[in-house]
Amino acid sequence: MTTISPQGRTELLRPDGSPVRVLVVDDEQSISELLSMALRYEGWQIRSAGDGQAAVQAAREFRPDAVVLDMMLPDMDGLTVLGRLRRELPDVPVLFLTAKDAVEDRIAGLTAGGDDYVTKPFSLEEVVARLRGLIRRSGAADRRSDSVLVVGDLMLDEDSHEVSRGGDNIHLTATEFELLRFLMRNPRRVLSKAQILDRVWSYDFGGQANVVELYISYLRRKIDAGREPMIHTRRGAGYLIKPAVS
Amino acid sequence: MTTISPQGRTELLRPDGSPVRVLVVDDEQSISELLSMALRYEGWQIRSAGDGQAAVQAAREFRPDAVVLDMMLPDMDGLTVLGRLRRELPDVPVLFLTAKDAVEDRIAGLTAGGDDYVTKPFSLEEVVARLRGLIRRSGAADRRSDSVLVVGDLMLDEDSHEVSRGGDNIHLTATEFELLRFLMRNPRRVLSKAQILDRVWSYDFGGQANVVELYISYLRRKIDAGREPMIHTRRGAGYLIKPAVS
DNA sequence: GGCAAGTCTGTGATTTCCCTGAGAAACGCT
DNA sequence: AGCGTTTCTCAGGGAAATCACAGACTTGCC
Repeated sequence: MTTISPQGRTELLRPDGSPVRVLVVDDEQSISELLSMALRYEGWQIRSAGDGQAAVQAAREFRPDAVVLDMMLPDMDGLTVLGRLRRELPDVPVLFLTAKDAVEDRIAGLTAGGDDYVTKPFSLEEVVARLRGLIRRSGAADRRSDSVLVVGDLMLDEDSHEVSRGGDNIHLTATEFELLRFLMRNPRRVLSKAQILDRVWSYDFGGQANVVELYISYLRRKIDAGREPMIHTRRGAGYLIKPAVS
Repeated sequence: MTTISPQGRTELLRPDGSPVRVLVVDDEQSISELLSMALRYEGWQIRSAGDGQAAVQAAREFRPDAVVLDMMLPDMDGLTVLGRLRRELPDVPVLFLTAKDAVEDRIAGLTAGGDDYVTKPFSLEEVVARLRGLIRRSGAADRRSDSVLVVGDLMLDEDSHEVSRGGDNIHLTATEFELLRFLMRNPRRVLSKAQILDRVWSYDFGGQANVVELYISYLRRKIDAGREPMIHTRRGAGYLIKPAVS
């Protein structure tokens, strides 16, 4: 089921109306906390485990609807953990976290069953989006909940990554897409540059804060070019997106 | 839950009707007291801690609904304190205080879970507004409490930063917005120039006191222009805002 | 009416913030 | 390896916001 929260955010719920449950398995505490915070903010119920042992235990007790699994754990090989998790939770989708240079073909085999993976360092928007996709497709949440964000005549499909305004297709790069998704998931709300940086860029990004300005500028060229603008600057506060007609 | 207090101020309460609890963590006593005063005035219950050690202890005992955390503490790194606080209070939102020139990369990742931050020197209005937003969104207070202030036909949305009178949109600068918010949060009450300066301008503002007059004048041009005035001068006392029809 | 204290507002200097072009570096594909 | 694409840095220009100053105006009082 998909409901609109009082803040205007859409959130996933299970068929019985209870919150979605997600198990986070990572040994780096900072990452684990970062993920837990972000996922809780989605309205999900989170349990975290720091090693394979605890993960299996938590899976048994907590019965999550999805698992986020770091493939580099101290006590067991990621594949072993995966195997044991599968025995506990045969139908539950898994989002793997892997190092960027990790051999990707091994992962490719794993995701064949409908699972997915994200490479470290990731952006929170990416993790949240992938998880939403997995949960949606697994049937833990209502399947009819769809993957299209709409603000005015602007549409963004989270599954196909297609974006269009007033019927015209628009090609966006990966970063542009994530930025637009974040804006569209928070329409009519001012988002500060820090918030945007924290959600859309990866957690170890150390660059200049003006990348946000830069990408806002790119988005405007593609989305607002020659039309009523939808992306607005609130000087000293941040940016927001809203339907053109207002 | 949102109730209207006898003074006509709206205040946040927890679902059980008890006051919201906020933990203030700052080592500079002047700042800590300033904040505690302002937050108590909101009707919240405040506990303060001067270092990381005390903060964790207070978190355990006091069980606050939100935390204000200075990132520069004498005994521990701000991030360390944050980690320990998170372990005690996994779902509690945090408002970070940071130096303005502190490179923003230390903030990276911090606001990820829906937390927020304010740079020093801050204005009390800003801190209070951000805290209200955090508490509102965290669900510690009733979620239906919304972000719109209304006085007569004047409306101010704290999320979208939009202001309108009688349906007409009005563009305000950041300072104008904060001033109007302060007035609207205290309708029909005379606010002295000193009070306004203390709440709306940052605590180290050293300028001329007549900035308040100046900004009142700006606001009148935008809000009262050609209409029944809502902003009134009480000579020798201060200013107040009230519905036009009275 | 005349005065003084208090308030309002026009002008312009300064600062802050934002936008964007140009190019370097990293990436991905063949 | 080579080429096109994407991401990001840097820096200049420009616009907006903030504020000081000063003179005009209002109000209350004698």
